[in-house]
Amino acid sequence: MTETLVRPGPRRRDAEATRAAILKAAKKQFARVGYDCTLRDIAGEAGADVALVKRYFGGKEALFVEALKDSFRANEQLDWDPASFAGEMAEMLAGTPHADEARTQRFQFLLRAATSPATAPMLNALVQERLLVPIRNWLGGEDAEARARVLAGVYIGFLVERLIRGEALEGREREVFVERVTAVFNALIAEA
Amino acid sequence: MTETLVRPGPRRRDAEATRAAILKAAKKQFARVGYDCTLRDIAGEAGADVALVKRYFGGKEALFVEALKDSFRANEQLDWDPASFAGEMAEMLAGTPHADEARTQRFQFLLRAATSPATAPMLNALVQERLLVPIRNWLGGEDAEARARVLAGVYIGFLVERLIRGEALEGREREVFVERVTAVFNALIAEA
DNA sequence: ACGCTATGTCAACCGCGGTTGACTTAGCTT
DNA sequence: AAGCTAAGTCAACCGCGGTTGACATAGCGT
Repeated sequence: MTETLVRPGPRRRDAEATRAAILKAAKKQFARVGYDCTLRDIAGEAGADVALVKRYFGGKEALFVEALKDSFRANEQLDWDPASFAGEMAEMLAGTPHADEARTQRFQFLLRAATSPATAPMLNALVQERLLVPIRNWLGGEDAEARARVLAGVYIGFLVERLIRGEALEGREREVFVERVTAVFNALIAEA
Repeated sequence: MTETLVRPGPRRRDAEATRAAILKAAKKQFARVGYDCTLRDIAGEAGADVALVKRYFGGKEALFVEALKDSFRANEQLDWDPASFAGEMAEMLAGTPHADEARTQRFQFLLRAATSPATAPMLNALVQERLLVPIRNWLGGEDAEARARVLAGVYIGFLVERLIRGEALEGREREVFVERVTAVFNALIAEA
């Protein structure tokens, strides 16, 4: 945090830092609110001026694409453990949405993008590259293509369900939910 | 010019018919485009004036709620055949989205509503009443509550996947997809 | 120290779209 | 036929929000 000792604190004019701040805020807002969020909100959260969005990214749409790409850059190779994947996922899905959780944010972002007519067109290629291909590689084996599609669909569906549900499940309902979801995921991971 | 008939055909001023036309167009547009669609578009498609939306519904938000309720009115009791449900669904999901297909339209509507921050709040109760309860009753048996949640989530997920995918699957990929999806649905329908 | 340029600020601009109210007219009543 | 009311039309209003360009200034090179 305090690594700028010799230098006179963080430069108050740092294009790169500002750009990064805007991008970060954009990822957060696009994930939380969707494409309808305002540039003024994004800029405000980044502590920057609206006009800089235009300067650094060209416009709202370009910022969105950039944010989307950046959001899924970390997703290129999956590091999930096949043995525990299903259970962890189910537990996560049974709970409440955490906006700060990186993975959730990424996929909410994807979801917003997919369901917004303004952004859906720019998505197809990216989904292929950043979601289906990694899942396919992670799955491996026969017919990984189609199996990846099914897995991705199920995954997205549970995210939507949680989005609609809003609150965490409890008691026996939670147990049953986790158990069933785990079973679904495990069945989909299995090769045949 | 030459329509001096005795009966002037359908009344040119029919509040009820106009209202119905607007509602129908609204359901279509909200499902296809989402909440961002314009009232001018809706009114245009209905052959009515924008101002009539205000007169008959009060405003855009009220129209949306009305359209959403109306859209799911027909969904209160499900009549799917448990034996063929999974397979039919999987076949449908492997194909392309048809905007005119009633069931698809309803769920796209739901999806748009769920993922739009402007409308998500008005959705929770409706989903309970018009989606989860019917599915739960249809499923029956032990823990129908939690199982309905899982089924609904998976269902929605596949609809999103198809939305993103855009085009129909073919060949072996389609076969595998259909087979896996069918298996998932059947597993979720089964009581234990 | 002086200026140059990249960085950041500010205030408009402009179209879009929901809303509003005044106006026109069809269709019924008397 | 005259008039009244509901149904429909029209044009303007207004805020929102993305965009734009003019302006201010920090920080570096000379």
